[in-house]
Amino acid sequence: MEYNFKAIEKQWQQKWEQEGVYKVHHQTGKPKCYVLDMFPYPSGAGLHVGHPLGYIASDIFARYKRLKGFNVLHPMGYDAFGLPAEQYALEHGIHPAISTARNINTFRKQLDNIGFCYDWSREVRTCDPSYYKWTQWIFLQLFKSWYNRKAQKAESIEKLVEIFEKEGNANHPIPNLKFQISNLKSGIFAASDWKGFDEATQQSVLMEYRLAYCSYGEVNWCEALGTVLANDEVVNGVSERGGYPVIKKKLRQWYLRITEYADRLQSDLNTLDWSDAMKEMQTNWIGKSTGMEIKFPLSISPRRGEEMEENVAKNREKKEATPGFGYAKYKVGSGMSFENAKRMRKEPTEAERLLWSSLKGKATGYKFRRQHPIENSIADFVCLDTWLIVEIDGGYHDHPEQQKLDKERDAFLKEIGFTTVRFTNEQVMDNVEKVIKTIKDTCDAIKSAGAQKRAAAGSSSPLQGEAGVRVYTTRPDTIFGVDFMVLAPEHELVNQITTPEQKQAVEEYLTYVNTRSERERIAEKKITGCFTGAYATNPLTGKQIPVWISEYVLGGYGTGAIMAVPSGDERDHKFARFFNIPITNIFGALYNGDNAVMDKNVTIYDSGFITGLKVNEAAEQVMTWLEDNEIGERKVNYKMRDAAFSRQRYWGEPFPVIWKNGIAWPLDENKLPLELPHVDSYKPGPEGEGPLANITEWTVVPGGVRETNTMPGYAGSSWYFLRYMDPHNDEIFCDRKASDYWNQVDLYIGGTEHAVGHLLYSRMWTKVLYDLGYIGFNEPFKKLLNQGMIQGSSRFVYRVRGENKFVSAGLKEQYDTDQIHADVNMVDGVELDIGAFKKWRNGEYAQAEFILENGKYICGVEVEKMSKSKFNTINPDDLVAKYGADTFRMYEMFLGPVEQSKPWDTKGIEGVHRFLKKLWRLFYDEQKGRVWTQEQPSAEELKVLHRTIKKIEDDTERFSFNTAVSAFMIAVNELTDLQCHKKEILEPLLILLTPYAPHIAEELWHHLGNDSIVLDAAYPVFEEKYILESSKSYPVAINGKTRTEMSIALDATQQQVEELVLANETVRKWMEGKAPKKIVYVRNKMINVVV
RNA sequence: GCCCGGAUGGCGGAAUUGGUAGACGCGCCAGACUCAAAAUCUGGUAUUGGCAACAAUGUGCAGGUUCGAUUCCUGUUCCGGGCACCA
Repeated sequence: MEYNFKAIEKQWQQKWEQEGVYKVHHQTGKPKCYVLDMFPYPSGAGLHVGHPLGYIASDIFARYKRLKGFNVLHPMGYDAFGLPAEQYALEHGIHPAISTARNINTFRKQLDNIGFCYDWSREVRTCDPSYYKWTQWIFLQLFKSWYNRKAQKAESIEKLVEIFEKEGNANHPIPNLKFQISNLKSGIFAASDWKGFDEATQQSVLMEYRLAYCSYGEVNWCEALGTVLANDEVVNGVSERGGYPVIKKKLRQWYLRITEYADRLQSDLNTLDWSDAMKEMQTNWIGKSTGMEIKFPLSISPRRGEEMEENVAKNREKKEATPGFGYAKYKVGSGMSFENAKRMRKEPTEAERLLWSSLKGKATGYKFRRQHPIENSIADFVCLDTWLIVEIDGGYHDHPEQQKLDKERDAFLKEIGFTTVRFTNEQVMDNVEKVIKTIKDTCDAIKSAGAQKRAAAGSSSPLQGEAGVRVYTTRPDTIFGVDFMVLAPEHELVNQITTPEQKQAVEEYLTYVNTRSERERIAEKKITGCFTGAYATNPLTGKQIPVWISEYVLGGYGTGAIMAVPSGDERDHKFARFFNIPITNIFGALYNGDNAVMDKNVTIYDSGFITGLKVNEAAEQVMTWLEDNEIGERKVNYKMRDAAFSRQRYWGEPFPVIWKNGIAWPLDENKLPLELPHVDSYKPGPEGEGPLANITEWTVVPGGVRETNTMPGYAGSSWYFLRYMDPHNDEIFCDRKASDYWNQVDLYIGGTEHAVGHLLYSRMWTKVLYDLGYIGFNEPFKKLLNQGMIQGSSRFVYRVRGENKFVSAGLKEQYDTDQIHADVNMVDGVELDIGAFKKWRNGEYAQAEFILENGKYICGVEVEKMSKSKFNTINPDDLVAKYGADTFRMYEMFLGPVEQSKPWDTKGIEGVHRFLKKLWRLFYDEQKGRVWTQEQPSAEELKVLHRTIKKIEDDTERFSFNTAVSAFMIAVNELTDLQCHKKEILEPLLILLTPYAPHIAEELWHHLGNDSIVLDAAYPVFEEKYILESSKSYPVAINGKTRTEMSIALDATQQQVEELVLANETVRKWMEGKAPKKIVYVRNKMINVVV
């Protein structure tokens, strides 16, 4: 009786399916175990041998846990929305739903071949409306929630509205300080303000709090294709398809406010059983840093208004490039000067004179100055306590162009912290009392808002309302070494501070940066940048430093501006060298002029009051000083940004949102799912909108239009592990009873490529659902196992250039050749099957000639990524057909550690197949038939069995599946040597083998007379008594080099061992008569004699 | 560029906590069975020298710690993954 794997595997797969042996339910008394594979995207290329690696590992673990008495949830489904299907639709006109369904069928067939124990009754597909109904529902919960920082959890937006109605937002300031709401003067409003806001303003304010919110973000825009491109569709600044230019464009986008969860995402890593590497990657992604936000005044600080004239004059003497950025009459560089300012103060208009008489001498309770220089222009009146500017506009301000300039000017002043109010001459002349009252009220409002803000922040916030550029630094100790400042090219101030002389250069540089992807900007080794012409003042030293822009500073991180310390930062150092900016040394002898000092455990020199201090102490003192002087504040910063949550694509979940007059309104939850409408064209909509924008009969609804963006790939995959627990529920995404039972995923297997994307997003969603009370745990994946990648081993043929002639690899040096991928399936080892090659690609090479070596054509070999385009993919179906699923499963595991990447080599599979046949022969002989017996096992046989039980159990628990396969081989080899065919030994062995090779185990299990399935058997229990040894063969080393072996009783004492060892002939030979200095004896390990 | 991981015979890999480097399998070599082949079985196989016993060398490279290092530390090279719109 032969091992007929084909019949066996087919028969059992059918039986398992018919009897539903993998169906599980949460109402049992057993302990649960949730084993999950990362959600696969069903690609059109089908499975290659790399894909099932993790699935086999999880299948082994799931079966093992079931044998150990657990109720195991082990589901599978499809992350079925995605770009490739849409791209395929664009190219072939096949609807993504159709190609996706087809791909899923292929996928499923391939999976079924391998004999997995999935509970297919729980399958989910993200593109199925019954699934994405709940993705949309969760999105609405995100939309209807905000993050209460005080409570450190998400809460419903209605609760926030209640708070606003009661106390305004003083206790819950707007999370994003860079918010832009046109009707909102400051970020803080009172309850009365809130009630006075119109609906649009109220909704804009709420949008600033929602966990899913709308904002504007940059995308890769390709004008020629009329579409937004993914990062990997952009190569070297042009589109991958067609090579058209790609620039950045701002589009309205949805975002998830994941930054509010940064701290919890960080600290909760401690509760997870993940590899340190994985935790480290997430930590780096979150990028929490503590440092200081420091304000550098721009050239002249209004606070130092009295010194200004002198400074400017000095600057002008020193260099021609006086900072100049003005508007109309304020222009300093041309026309306006401080002489003019003085003159104007002496010659005020009638209205100014009138107003001044009512303002001077603290008449309003606030001290005002008139004709006061502010940032290189002259304000008519300014209150330096409240940062209020009062302008009296003459007749020419009616001119539209001047109004535009005034508006720009006001916006700039607002950015640097001023509030501007404007009055006409007539207003002042007609009713000066009213004007004064307005000014006084505004001052009061600013003052109370400032106080509220300080109260909200829990400390004074000196940066609010102060002029200058804010930089973020984690090294405040290096502030005496600042030689220049770099702004992100997209920094709002760039336009305003650029001098006329530098305008052209800056504009050219900005054009260049606009073509650069963020990745390119970070990775660029070449140093690029541009001087703005402006100078800033180091608040500690008073030193004037030039302000540059460069692509290496990103707008999204920190404040979008850095203080550059060339002697203490490598990138700054290279920048300074490249642009010839003088470098200040603050590290004494440590800085050699060639490399920046990156060491953080050094002493700071030439730095005023921190000279001689270590980095940490110096930083502390600088921070304290800056805080005391209200120039900087301590800040915790995160590298992580809010997650972009929309795509201008068709094949994704539609947003359940309707826009009415610019306000986003959620769809009623009872109207979900909002189904994706059918389209005939996948072409983008106008202005970069998604294809949905083209279907007006869908987008236009009474009173508004639908959102035309769709959700990104990670929407559906951020919560799918919850749906598996209760996949058919129509009432809720997952019944709380089910999620309470199944709880966290106990083992999650997938590749490291998901380290920071999927794994962070699903952690966030879990935390939100937890905060809102829908589930009872706040981390989705307790234990994470990362599978390595199986690489392909490519084969090459060498075509003689210009001829239809191929030369064998060993002879290719003699010719001028081109290297061409040959399909690995036509190659046996390295020998090419010439016949198959000639038929390949419809006979493209049918007429080719071959130059052979030793009568063979030998191919070149290279390890590459496994991919169809490299003709190095191996289809698991072929291997299963040839060797069976059990062999395939065990061979995939046998290749090496699951976590490690390794190249595929089909050759070795024979060895595993031989092992299974050898196992079979312990039960049945080809000639003799049944050989297994009911005889009593010997001590030796029991030792083999129990050593194997221990090894397999240990290895399976620690996911060392490759060594477990070896252990099976060793056991079968040993039992064969012992000629052991005893049921009492073989039966437990079959149970051990079940997770690894379920079909053969099941078959032989039934041959041994069992009726129930082997998965319901009890796992064998290891008993130490069978494997105890009384002595051990010790390696004996002299001076660390092993020289001989000695068998010594395990309970020998140090003294006994020493006597035995010194009496040994080999030992004495190597000691060459010298006395031993020391004898190291480690019980059960080794002996070392030191001479 | 930044972050994470990896490197051991001809090949995949083993050595679980610093303790006999190369388990197990492939490949290769030799032998048995066979008319022959396949399958199967037996033995050998890190490198160098030697008939052998044995000796020297050896875990990417250069150092260090230790009685002892594939394992720990410092530096370095190469390869793989990720870097926010592939999934």
